[in-house]
Amino acid sequence: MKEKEQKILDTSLKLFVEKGFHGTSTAEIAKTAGVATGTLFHYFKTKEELIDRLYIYTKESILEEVQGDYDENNPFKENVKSLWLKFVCLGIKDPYKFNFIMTFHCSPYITSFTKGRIEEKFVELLEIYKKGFEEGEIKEIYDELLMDYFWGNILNTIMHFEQNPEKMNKENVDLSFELFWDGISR
Amino acid sequence: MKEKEQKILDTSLKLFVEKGFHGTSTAEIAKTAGVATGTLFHYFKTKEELIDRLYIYTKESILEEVQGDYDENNPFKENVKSLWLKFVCLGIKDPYKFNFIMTFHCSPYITSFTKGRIEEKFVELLEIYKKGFEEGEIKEIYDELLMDYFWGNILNTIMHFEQNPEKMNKENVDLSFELFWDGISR
Amino acid sequence: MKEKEQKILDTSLKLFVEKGFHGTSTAEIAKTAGVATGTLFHYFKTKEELIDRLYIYTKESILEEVQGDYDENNPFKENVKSLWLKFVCLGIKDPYKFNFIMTFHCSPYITSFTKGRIEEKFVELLEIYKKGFEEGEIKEIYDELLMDYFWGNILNTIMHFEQNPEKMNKENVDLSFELFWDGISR
Amino acid sequence: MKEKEQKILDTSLKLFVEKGFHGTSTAEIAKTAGVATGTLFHYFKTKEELIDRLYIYTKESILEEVQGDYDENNPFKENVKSLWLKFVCLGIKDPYKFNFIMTFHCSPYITSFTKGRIEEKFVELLEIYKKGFEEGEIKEIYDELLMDYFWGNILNTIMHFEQNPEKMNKENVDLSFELFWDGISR
DNA sequence: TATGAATGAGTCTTCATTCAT
DNA sequence: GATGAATGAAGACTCATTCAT
Repeated sequence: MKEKEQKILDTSLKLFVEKGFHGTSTAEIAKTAGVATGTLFHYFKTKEELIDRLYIYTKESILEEVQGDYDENNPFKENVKSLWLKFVCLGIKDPYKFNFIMTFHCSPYITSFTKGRIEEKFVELLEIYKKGFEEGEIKEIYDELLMDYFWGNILNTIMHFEQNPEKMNKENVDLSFELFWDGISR
Repeated sequence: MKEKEQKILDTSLKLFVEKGFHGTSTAEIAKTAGVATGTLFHYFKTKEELIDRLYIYTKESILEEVQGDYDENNPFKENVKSLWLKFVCLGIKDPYKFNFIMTFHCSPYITSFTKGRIEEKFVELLEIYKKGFEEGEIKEIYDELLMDYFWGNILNTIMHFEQNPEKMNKENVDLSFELFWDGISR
Repeated sequence: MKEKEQKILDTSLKLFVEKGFHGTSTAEIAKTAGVATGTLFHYFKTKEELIDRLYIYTKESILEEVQGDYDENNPFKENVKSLWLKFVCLGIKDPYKFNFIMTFHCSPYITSFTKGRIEEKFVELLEIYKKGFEEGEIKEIYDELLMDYFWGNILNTIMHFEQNPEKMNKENVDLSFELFWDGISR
Repeated sequence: MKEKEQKILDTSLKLFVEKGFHGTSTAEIAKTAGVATGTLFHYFKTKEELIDRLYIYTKESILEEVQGDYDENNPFKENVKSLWLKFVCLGIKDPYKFNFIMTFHCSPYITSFTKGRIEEKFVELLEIYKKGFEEGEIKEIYDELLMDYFWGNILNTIMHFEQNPEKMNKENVDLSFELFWDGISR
């Protein structure tokens, strides 16, 4: 990716999260990114294409950082915690990306084509964990609810520590995981 | 409250949720509400005053519907479930109000004065439950995390059933509560 | 019609003729008309609606001024000349309107609905002359060609005197009519 | 002329006629012509130089095709008709060139230097016919009116058959010429 | 020669807000 | 109280033109 294109994406991630889609003007994005307005529209035909591609970019970069870690020799809970922790740490370290996904995954500006394309990759990632779920360590829950519970909990945890940074320490993060795990485990 | 004022509040609730603050023009609100633009500004000095007062109105109307139900004779879990259920049912029945709160409780348009004023009332409502928490039925968690876990879970549940309406039945709602309860209970 | 609306129409007539549709900015129209840009868009939803309504307005105002003059007692040539002269004089007196029609009657900005609506009225006007045409004073020409010859000649004459104002006198105008009349008469 | 230069001229002729000067962007011209925007500006310093040179190119190519045909042995009317017909046929075969001249001969984008330079050549072409005019076969008309009547008639005829292609046959073309000839002849 | 990324002034249009009626 | 015409600043997007490659 070209340097300016990258700069525009990074800048709009920040601004869209802070001020919303309509609350952020393309002029402001361009200025903050240090490019001309024309340059923004050179890379992104419209503001909507910008947010759409930003969505892909953001979700893919999250996925990349979380990739492949399942270790069959470890207990299932360990594996789940490791994944949960990765998401949470990532979210705390880089809250803009998570906030962006949270805010815009329901937004009409993201085309359903884009949403679908990305959703697939997530399902793929979680496929490995499926066996553990089926082996009876956790309650009998249908897929969608499990998914939403998992995600909701992660986002909730991230937001909690974002707003209460003084509370963030290993103990409290572990506690948060226990709230989650005791909820789903039998 | 005057009829037109009420109509403007109801209309903006819907529109702000669907299209965001900047995505909704005062002209559209007025037109949809069936009043003149001038009338909107007669009741609300600015667009920001409108959303600020809408926030109060919405949260108060939620609080009202959830009020006073604690029964000391029932087991603590019952009381908590009853409150949890009230919120969830309300959220499913009237998703706009919940979505609005969810979306705008972090928004800079809502003055911190307003946020504070409302927060107090919530704390008040939950005061009654404090005793139960302290009696050791649940894990030892600091207040803020408990609060966020409680709220996060409710919102998560509402959103889940909003997006999977075919899954909504007593069994699954109970299941959702169990996920929550087993998480916090010892 | 409101005063400002009228002012906008008059101004855009002049500017569209002088600088073309794309060559004239809405800002310039508004400024020249002495109104705010917002006011222009209050009366005309888009620039295209403006030119479309301007087309109607212009053609109707021409038609009005040329209306009803046929006198059965006069020779046919007299009647035709009287009409021809009215158009020519009008075009010389108020060249913007004629130039506008000339320039934009083929333009894609004028909707075909508008074009059709106006065309009808012209046909109506000329209906009275039909009898004369049929009585053999003029050559046997099919309607469309007759129409185009008539119009083409009028526009041509107007443009000629517009560009050679020093040549404009009764004698030369009469001469121009003879060029036309001797062309179609038997 | 270089191939790309030629391609740019041909493309802009078409686009300027269809969408006007301001309605056609240099980017569109370049893209349609199959060259880069930079290439367009390599051959034509500015957009205005492009249209100016296009005007010359177009008028010269018309003149070339109409050149030298006067035959002293034929009757004057024959000679005039032959010229008239050449223009009309050319205009029907290649309406873009005629439309372009028609639309832009009054345009401020064409420098008066260019206009003058071309006008001379036309006058030259018509010089040969002057004798016939003076010999009394036609009415006594001053030069400018004769010129405008001649041109106006040709353009009018071309536009008529362009818009009524089903009417175009030898008979009707001859009829059109008669309208013209009977107008100017004594 | 030829390219196309980069520019920023300029375009059409929207919007919160005011005010005379 | 209620209206909606009027405003002009601001927004998304376009465009002629330049310049490094």
